[in-house]
Amino acid sequence: MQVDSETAGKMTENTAVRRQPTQARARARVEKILTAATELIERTGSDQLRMSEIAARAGVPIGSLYQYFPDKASIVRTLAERIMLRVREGLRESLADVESVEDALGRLDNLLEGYYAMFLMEPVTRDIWSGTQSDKDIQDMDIEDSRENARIVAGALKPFVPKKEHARLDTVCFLLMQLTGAAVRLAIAVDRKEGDRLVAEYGRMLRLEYEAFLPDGI
Amino acid sequence: MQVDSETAGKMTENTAVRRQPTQARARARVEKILTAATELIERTGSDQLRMSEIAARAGVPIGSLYQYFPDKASIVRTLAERIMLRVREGLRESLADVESVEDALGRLDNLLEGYYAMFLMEPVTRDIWSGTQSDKDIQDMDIEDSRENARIVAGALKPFVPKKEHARLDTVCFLLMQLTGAAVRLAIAVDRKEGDRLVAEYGRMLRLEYEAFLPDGI
DNA sequence: TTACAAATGTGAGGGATATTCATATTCGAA
DNA sequence: TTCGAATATGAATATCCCTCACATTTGTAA
Repeated sequence: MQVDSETAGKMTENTAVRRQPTQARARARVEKILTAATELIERTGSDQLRMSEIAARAGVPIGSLYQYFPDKASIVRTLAERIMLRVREGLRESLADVESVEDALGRLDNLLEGYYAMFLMEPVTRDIWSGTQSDKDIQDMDIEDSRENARIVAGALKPFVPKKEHARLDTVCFLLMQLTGAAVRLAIAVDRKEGDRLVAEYGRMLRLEYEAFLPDGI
Repeated sequence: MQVDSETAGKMTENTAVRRQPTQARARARVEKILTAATELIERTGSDQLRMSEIAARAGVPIGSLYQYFPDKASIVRTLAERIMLRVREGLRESLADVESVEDALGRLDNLLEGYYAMFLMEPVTRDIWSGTQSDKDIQDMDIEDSRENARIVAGALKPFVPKKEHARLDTVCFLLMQLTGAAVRLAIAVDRKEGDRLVAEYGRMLRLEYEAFLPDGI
């Protein structure tokens, strides 16, 4: 008896990794592959990413790529996932031990600036992130990512928000996470000067939205 | 003498149509091709779009596709462009002859609802629009489209906004056009109930932003 | 009506890439 | 040391976009 490969192939394979590398050499290989992919994206953009070039640069045969990644998209997806995790860690750290409303809002301002700066300064990150919207699976990841991030932000604000507003706060934070992504993507797609203006305007909107949840006297 | 085809090919060819069809049969063909592409996208999504299938369904040979479209992306781009134009026309009509601030804000509310409804009801439009973010060229088109739409919206509001705020209004409208796209894309990506909530929240934000430009007493 | 150039039509085949798979090699536990 | 499991390998296969040399149709001027 044997699984119908047709069926197995069609199943939504959400794990980016085909085979879990247990041995050290295998884990090292996965890293070499990801590093090579990153470097190639840096040189030529993710559009021009070729499996053969990844293999050559990583010093592994083509077959090895498929040992750990089911397809090319999953390599990029893994890189995107790492970016998301990095951002999320930053979010967690930045919003830890918030002491007051002003404190929280100030930190959120800084986060937006940092997010924008990150994409401005890191071409690879920017490329992967923009290309991010091309892949259906990454879009789903991105939405889940926003849910996670929304939990963190909402969690940081909840102490200052009336309990009966908490559910709405969750919804709004989720929405704002996605809007933030859109705003920053727009800002990095236009020239620097206009991008700065757009981020500034967006930052203002964001602050107003958050403030709307706070009790009147702030 | 003859144009170096290499050079001609590399030039950023922004026109989606390679050869302007002047004869009636040619124009009919272009429509048949676009119709076939639309139907295929409806069936299988734009990811699975194949030039061979477009040709088969349109009842034309492969070569004919390339008679009018330089590549596959340009077919999808043409469809996306039509959607953008349709939306823009709706925007123009809806914002013509605004009579008062309340009038304008009400119409903008309706537009958001209509936009959301359009994507909910038209799977092809939704697919093309989501897939829209995959193509660099379409992303650029989308940004330009937002600039156009922003002009229309800002134009409708300017009579009620102090002149010195006009420049900022332009920036904000541009930003809001992109954010609206992001919000609606998110709303159609999640389940209907959550989507409705998200659109409602976004509509509220949007209204607040516009109101912020109006003189105090409204 | 005829003739001819321009426009349009045609589809087998070239070329570029992603992915598979049968086989070889290496690893780690007993 | 031994053997099954894990990993490595890359030639071969599969898929698909797009080209191009040649055929046919259309419009127009004589």
